[in-house]
Amino acid sequence: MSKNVSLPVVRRLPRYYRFLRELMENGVIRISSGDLSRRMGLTASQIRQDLNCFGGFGQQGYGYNVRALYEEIGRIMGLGKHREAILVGAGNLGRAVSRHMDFASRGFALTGVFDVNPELVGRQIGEVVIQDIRQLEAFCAPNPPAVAILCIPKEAAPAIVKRLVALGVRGFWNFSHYDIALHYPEVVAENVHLGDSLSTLCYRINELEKQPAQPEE
Amino acid sequence: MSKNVSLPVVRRLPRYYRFLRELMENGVIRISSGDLSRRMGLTASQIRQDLNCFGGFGQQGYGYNVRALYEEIGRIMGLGKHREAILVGAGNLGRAVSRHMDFASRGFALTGVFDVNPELVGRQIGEVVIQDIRQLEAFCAPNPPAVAILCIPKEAAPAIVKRLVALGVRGFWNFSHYDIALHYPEVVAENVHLGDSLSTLCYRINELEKQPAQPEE
DNA sequence: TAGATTGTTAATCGATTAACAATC
DNA sequence: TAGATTGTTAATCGATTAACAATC
Repeated sequence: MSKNVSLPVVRRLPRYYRFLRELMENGVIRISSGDLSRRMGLTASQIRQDLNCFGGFGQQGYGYNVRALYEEIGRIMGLGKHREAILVGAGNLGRAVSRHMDFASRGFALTGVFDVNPELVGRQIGEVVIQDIRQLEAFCAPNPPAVAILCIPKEAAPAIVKRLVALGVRGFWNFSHYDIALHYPEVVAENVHLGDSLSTLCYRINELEKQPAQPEE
Repeated sequence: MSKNVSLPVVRRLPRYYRFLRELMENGVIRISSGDLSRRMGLTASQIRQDLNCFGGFGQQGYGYNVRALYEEIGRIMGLGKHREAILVGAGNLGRAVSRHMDFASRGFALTGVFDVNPELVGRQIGEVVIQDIRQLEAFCAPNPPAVAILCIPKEAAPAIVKRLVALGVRGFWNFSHYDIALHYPEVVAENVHLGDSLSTLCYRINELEKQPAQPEE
């Protein structure tokens, strides 16, 4: 059905999913692309185009069934699968992310955590015990995880990524500033570059303040 | 000089900044758009177009002076300014983000942290003591921060954002799933939607695995 | 049936890439 | 001067929006 859907469309799917879930929780049974577009700040055209990348889920004259569409999008994203994920780097950020994130509802299960710091090794994050990074191969080789979450410094990243790719890991949730896609075009990397995001905010706040306080409307 | 540069260009600035910094640290004095494009996985055209949104920083036949360009981009992003930022929500994620992030090098200084949880109030994050969220107005009114970092649950967000906007806060680093831009088009919101990012990775990993293991090249 | 709303094709818009004259 | 590389204009590409026939 989906023959290489463009990344902008894919990145909108989680947002559709969230809005549909909320509608569902509020007991809304059906919704038209026009109504949804007003709620989400998109055009109705875009919503229909986006959804039709994956199939015709609506019905003329009626709109979309909220629950059916919600479930369809969940299936499209593959959230039901629970692939294995490991965390590399159990510092502040790594621990917070893995405690904060509900992996199960996003298609993953956290099965291993690794760090270089001997003070962290042996401690627990949720159900999982932090292992020494030297155990990485022993743990992963028999059963390589689908993705690795990288919460490690930039300098440590090249060697770790190399080891993980060699082990067969093909997906990265990358919080480091190492450019995985550049060096390994065959893998998938989702970057969360917090520093870049904050820098962008800095720029945009500056721009906003340059404007002489836009009058309302 | 810059008359409303497009967001895609702005979002590339932090990446240029990082690459230039690294070149600088490696003692590289000058670089051409062609050379930089190969290192960054962009086209030389795009680099020149991007930079020329802000001014002509290069020199024909020579290229760009690495240090000068680095500093120029820092100025463009406004990283030297150290505007005040507060954190709302000092849970796992909020604490990790504020400990992990070097605010000073991204144009901000963290001056206040707030939470509802009385067990957290009084504890410290770095130099800053966590205050009760009820102190928000008392703290902000005399001297409203430029931005607020939101690490709070979706349900808490509408009320908090309303209070912050009323106080004059015009920028948000938004880790919550509340859609600020939709409700307050006059403010700037940078979203970090970790859940959406992980869901996107889930989709992309699925797509990758559907492919019958692309041969090298 | 009439009204509503989809799925889809066509038009528009914006961003990226290519080309090249200007110039260091 | 000759070679290199920019800044900038023009061409291309892709994504968004508009339009509308199909149809529930």
